[in-house]
Amino acid sequence: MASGGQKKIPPPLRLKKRKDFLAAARGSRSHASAFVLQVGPRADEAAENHPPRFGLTITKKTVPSAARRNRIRRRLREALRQGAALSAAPGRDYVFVARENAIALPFARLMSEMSAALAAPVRERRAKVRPPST
RNA sequence: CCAGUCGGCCGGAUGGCCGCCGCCUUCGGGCGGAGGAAAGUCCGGGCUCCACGGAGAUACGGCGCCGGAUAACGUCCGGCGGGGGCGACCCCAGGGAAAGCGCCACAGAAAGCAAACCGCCUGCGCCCUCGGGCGCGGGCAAGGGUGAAAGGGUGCGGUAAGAGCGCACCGCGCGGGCGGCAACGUCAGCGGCAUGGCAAGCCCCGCCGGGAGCAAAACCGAAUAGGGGCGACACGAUCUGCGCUCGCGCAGGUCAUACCCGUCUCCGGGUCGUCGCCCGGGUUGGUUGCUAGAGGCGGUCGGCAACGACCGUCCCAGAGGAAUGGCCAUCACGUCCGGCUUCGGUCGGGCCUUACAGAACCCGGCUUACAGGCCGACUGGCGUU
Repeated sequence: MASGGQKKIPPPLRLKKRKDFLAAARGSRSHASAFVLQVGPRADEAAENHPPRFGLTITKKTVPSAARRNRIRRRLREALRQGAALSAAPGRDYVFVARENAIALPFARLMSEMSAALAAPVRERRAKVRPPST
């Protein structure tokens, strides 16, 4: 739908429901210096071809100051918007759980970390919830 | 110039590219978008719902010098009293201790009612080395010592030694005059001193006080389960009455059936099928509440001031798993390193440089956090004229 013909990135779909976050937390996870990435399949079945959805978690426990929590959330969101989200696979939910370093890490490095984490092969076969045979 | 006191203010700026939220739109776009504390949630209100007949009393909680300001306050302003500082100025839980109860550690002889450990003075007796000592009795509280505090303080007189015993000053108390709205101040008089402290132990007095909070609350309203109503279909046997197209229909009654519960029989209690529509209910969700207000700015007037009155002008965030961001450039500011220096500076480079901190219904305060910087008034020194 890029009307202007520019490389317009569609706004990534945001996760809002608690149950979506819980579902993603049951999936696989990978670690980076600024965050922990949780990946899970979408809760509803009919969504194999839907674009990926993203959620952000910044807990009061890891970042006590509200101002710093806002800064981290905006940096992560902006990095997704500027292209990190393109590495994500459709039909999946991604949740970034921020760590303290997310506020100090240079923005370019933050973006590359996020792209790398999203592009990594999802090791969902090794997930704890073992699917029934076949 | 140095040291200091008080009050107020700012707390990065401009531009570019890419975004986010709201409003407007002629669909091109335009406009607006965190703070002085938005924080802690400690007081006071508005607003909403709940409870409540009025008034008083009691209990509980809060407040507490006086006057004023205010919608209100535990806030603010102006005073008073006490304490600190050379001073500008700062600090004070600052009602009542002759209403009552209680407490006053340690030390000390004694901690609230007067008393006497060491002492001071003295009468009698005894001893004596003539200085005095010992015993019994009496008069004292000056001095020593303890303590936060020892029944006014200092000085003079007085005395055997002493003592408000007398006097002066200070303090205290009493009633009075004067000043002040008042807290209180002040003046002279009288009283020889009575009433130790703690109310932040209880208490007494005066004033104030329903509860919960925008996740308040109102409205619109999927699905599912359960509830009510209406309609259609389904619905055992038998009796009575009525109708008749003679097999059924309608009305009433009786007995059953199935399931559940009480351990079982007897007995007792409860529930009765399917579909559609409507009503009620109000969960996810949506809308409202939601930002024009005890509002900001400027001025005039009143007031020592807090503040008030009037006039003009402006519209200034409204998110909702929660917008206000990311990157870059230039310039301020700070700091570090190096070069030059006529010590005023100047040039180059670095900091992955912004303090504390992010609206959540809205106001008035308080408290706490804060890199760096600016302005004003005043005080005490030093220097110059």
